[in-house]
Amino acid sequence: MFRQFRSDVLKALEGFSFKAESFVKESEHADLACTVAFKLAREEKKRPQEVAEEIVSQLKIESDYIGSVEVVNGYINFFASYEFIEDTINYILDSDENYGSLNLGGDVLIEHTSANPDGPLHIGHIRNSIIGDTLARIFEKAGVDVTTHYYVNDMGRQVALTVLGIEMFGFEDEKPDHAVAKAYVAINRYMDEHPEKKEEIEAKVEELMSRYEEGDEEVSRLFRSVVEKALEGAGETLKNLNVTHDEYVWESRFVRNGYVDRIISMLEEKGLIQKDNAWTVDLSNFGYDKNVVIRRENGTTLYVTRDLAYHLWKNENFERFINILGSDHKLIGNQLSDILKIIGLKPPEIVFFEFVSLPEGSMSTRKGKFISADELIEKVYREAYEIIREREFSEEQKREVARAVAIAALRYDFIRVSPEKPITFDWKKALDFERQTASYIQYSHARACSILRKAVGNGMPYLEFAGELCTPQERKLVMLLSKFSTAVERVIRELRPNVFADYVMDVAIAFNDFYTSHPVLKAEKEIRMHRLAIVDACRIVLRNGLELLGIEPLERM
RNA sequence: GGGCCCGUGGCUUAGCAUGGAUAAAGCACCGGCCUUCUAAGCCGGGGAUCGCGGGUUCAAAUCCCGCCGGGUCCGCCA
Repeated sequence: MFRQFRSDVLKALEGFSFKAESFVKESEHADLACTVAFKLAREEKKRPQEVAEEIVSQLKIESDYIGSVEVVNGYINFFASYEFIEDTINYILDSDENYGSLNLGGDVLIEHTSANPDGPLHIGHIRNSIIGDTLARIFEKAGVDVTTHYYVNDMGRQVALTVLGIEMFGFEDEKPDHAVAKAYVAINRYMDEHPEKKEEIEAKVEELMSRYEEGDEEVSRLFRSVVEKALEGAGETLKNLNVTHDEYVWESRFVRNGYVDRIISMLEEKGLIQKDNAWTVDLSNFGYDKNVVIRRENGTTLYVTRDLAYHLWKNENFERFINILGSDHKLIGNQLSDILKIIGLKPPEIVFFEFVSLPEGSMSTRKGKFISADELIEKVYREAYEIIREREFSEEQKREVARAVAIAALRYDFIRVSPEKPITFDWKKALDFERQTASYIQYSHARACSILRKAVGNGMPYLEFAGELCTPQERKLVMLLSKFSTAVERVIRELRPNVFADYVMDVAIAFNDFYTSHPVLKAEKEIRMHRLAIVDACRIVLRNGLELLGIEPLERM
């Protein structure tokens, strides 16, 4: 709805010598403010206030949604009309679960998580998952046909090492991804402690990798078994976080289906490959110091080669493709994009996020130095359960609520931070529910549900919003509600889902403000109906917003 | 050494894209509010030269240059 208001304001400002779009912005002093007078004042050698007044006197307002316009200190302030806020509430109530949707169309492939199958997901990986999954939900809401992929690095050295690790140290009976990590850590430790064996193991690794790439049956079975175990565990973790993938795409697929050969011949045709011992692509014209190796001396391919093939496939199947990657992939990611551009393919849009590190330093699966997502989930869950232990819920309800609150806290904690900011993980903060902003939002939603439940119980659930009954707080709240799709749009444009987390939070704050100062059930006829409409609209916005964040909107807590 | 990212009250962050009206939240701290729709809440208070220095501009947390501090990458690993 706010998008409509904005476009009406822009339309009213058409026909002047400036591009209204670049001067109209949201403001705390108005619903929309235009700052163009400052710019023009200089050119015309007048005071901004004069210029602004002149513009306003020439304004052609045809929209019913623009209630008033005023000039303050050179700012042109636009205010929405009663009609606008009435339409907003009615539109929200009518659209219900569809409120906030856009109709962008098209399709997008979102590749996220894609952690190496050498152990369980740790708290760095799930930052990736949460950004990717939230983005996927928001694209879906925007009317884009979304497919999500987990790209599985099944041909990597780690898998070969793990195969050897299991051979030497066995496979423990526990959650399979954790068992995989034990074998992987064990063989790495063994190599550190027995440097004399290192060469022998490396030779075996190389042989395993070659045989897997050739499609050797026996080796394939070993690799598959390791990868499937790791993936089985990761999938379970992701499901607990409300994250799902449409497909797990194994990189070996692109070796087997000819895409790797195709991408190599495309590069050859452009004369980009230097065939020394290994094959490399020269990117010195693009500012890279070193060539990118795409084929080893022994004839096997590298991660980047298969990734190029994967992106050839993406080019053939999707309009847009977005990858969520840790910032340590920046160099290789940019190299990949530049190579694709050279051969006339579209590069992926990449969302880089900075590391999640521990107070004592960065994590490493290889060294077994990490906090697994499972452990985090379990501890946060237990903490959440403690808080509701005394409530009058059944045991099953308590578990459900604790789970929903725990996952909400986790997801919100990761998503609220801008991707480019590094995070230092802190147990104390992760488990401190006093500062868990997600449960605050869930709580606001539950409060709204509670009022509506009681209204129905009293037999007077009739809703009738009336713009002229609005207090300033109510007006402010409704204006915020109208901005749902503006927030969705912004996430799509900037690929930064944290701005949406902020939006939902703002709605919750405004709702709680309204809640404590505006009695609903106790109010008289019209006011009661009017406020019930606001409560229901807030309920819808909070519920839809939480769902986009992958958080369960509880009705009681 | 080079590239990229980060640096905002004591702590964690938002705002930076497209410069604009007293820099916004949470935690922590201080003081209030449960016979009234869920106190996982609300209200009030103290606390910030927006890392430092320059520049552009009527106007800079936001743009430009330099510096400092932290992170990260620079493998025939992924």
